[in-house]
Amino acid sequence: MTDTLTLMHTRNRRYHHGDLRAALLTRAEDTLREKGPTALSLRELARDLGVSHAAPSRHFKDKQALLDALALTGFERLTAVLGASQEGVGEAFAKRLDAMVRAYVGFARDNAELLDLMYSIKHDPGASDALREAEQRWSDLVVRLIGEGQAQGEVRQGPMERVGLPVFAALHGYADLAVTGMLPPEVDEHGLDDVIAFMLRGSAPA
Amino acid sequence: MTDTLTLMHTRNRRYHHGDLRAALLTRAEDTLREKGPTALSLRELARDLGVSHAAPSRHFKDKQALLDALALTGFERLTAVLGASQEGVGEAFAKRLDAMVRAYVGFARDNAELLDLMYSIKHDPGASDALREAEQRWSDLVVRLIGEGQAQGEVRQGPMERVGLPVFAALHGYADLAVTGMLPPEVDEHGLDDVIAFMLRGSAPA
DNA sequence: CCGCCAATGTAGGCGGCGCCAACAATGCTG
DNA sequence: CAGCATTGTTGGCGCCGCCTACATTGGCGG
Repeated sequence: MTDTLTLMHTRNRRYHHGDLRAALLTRAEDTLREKGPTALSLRELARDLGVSHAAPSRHFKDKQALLDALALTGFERLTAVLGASQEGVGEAFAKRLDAMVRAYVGFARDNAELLDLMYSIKHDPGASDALREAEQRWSDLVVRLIGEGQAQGEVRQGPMERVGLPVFAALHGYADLAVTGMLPPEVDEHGLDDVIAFMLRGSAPA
Repeated sequence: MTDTLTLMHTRNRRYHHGDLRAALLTRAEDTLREKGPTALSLRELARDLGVSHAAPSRHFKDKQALLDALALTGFERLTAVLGASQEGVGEAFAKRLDAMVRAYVGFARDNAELLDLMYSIKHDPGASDALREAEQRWSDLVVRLIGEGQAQGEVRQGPMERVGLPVFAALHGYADLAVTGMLPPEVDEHGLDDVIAFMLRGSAPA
């Protein structure tokens, strides 16, 4: 057999998988999305990938380490999505806020279980530094947005934690409500418009 | 309410526990608070209560049923706390909102893991009717608050889901941020003031 | 070029888990 | 006070995460 190219994905039961670590993460995210976090088991993951039940331990020291790695990819993708949302939307604070909020809620919808995992892990005091940094990077995007709004006179003055925190709370809360299915579908669509307008009123200059 | 009260709490290793169901719930909430949701195991619960590992199944058909029952008590207590917060605070919307928000966040702080459980369970489509009703009862308190504010002319007009939803999102989001420890302690104290003021601006009449 | 070694995967076992079935003690009720 | 539903016990099944010992592989320095 020609094992020169793309031997990574042949199902030939080679002794070495090729990129088991990445395969585990991908498969774990699929299972997380389809069957929920409690259904995630290292042994089942290993079975799905045609590998022995102890193989994953070569790449993740325990189950939590895999979940941490999964959350890390989530933060990175979220940061990318939020960053992209700011491109080509102009300078007006209202537009920029609108774009970012919709991007965040969109990500939350598309990655509900993953987002849940991301938050539940950050809560843990033993979270890794990389995780903390990734979370810092994306929250910086919100901070910067508010800061720019202040500089333009479109957002009330004041320290960031006083001005930005309520906006962030509403954003986070709405995304969580939408994601956990607490909003009837028809409320959900227009609800976001109302939340954004609410944010603008609440953060407008005095 | 008759006699048997005396026997309920003797540790005499009687064959029948007396009120194993309530004891399981109480103990489960303690371990939930102290060691987190993943550490909750029916067998350990049974051991703690000095009972065999299969005894809990006589009262809860499976682990999820126990978690559901636990969440139900949580919703009932939350409703009671929010209701009590409205007593003796006068009629002004700002005062009533302030009291309810602080009561909610206080409950969230005191019962962080339980609240988490409550939300994660409601998400599940198989949640029981009793659970749905309990959740309905407390969200009605928020709805009524907003409705009264509208009647007094202190809250902008409009359908409830358009006016109340953003307020609720901010409340829920802030409580979650506070509970998961995402807020530095010094931000936390005054942060709530800022969020309440933000809510009032956002929901003030046009 | 090749032998050695670190990296990666396998095989098996340990204790704990949730759940189930069969059996035992209890106490309510007719 | 006898019978029976309720409540608790014992044991077992198949999972799980994690550990240790062993097997295979590929890359690197002599």
